[in-house]
Amino acid sequence: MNAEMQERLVNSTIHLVNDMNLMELPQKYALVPKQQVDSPFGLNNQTRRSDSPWGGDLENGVRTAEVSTEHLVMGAPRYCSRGTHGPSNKSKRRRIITVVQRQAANVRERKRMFSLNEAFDELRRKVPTFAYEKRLSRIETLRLAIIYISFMTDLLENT
DNA sequence: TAGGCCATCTGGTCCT
DNA sequence: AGGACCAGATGGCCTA
Repeated sequence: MNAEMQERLVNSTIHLVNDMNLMELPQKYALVPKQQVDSPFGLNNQTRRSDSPWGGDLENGVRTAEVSTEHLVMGAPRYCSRGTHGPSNKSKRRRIITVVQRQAANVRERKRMFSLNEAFDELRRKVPTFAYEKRLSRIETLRLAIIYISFMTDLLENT
């Protein structure tokens, strides 16, 4: 890619980012710079409940109780989400898991979300954000990436 | 204070 | 059977 091409790309990208608030996205989804949102694990000021990604759990629970909504008191009060009125009514036996298994599942879920956030961070670094002082939220990142990819595609096709 | 964003927990579903 | 994935619910933090 020669210098002229690079300059054109950069200029176009800057325009893309500057125009983000004015184009395409529905008004309610406009990418207005918002408050600084934290990175999941301490990149920013907003520290979350747990300092480490998945620390402080799986505490060798010896209890083996049936995990059925009302039990397993930990954290926020629980609800009965999709138990009896789920999408498909295939009538199946409830899967009984122990407290230890539930905690292990929680740890896995936190790890999964952590890797998801890592991917978001990586995507943020790939997407031009010159006009932003604030960190992009996840939805902003996705929308900007979509627009950016479309833009680059057009650029390639028209050169 | 309301709204946005996020982390976490949780149960259901799918897949191996 | 168990792990991955998903979506709903909840509460905390932050900003306008």
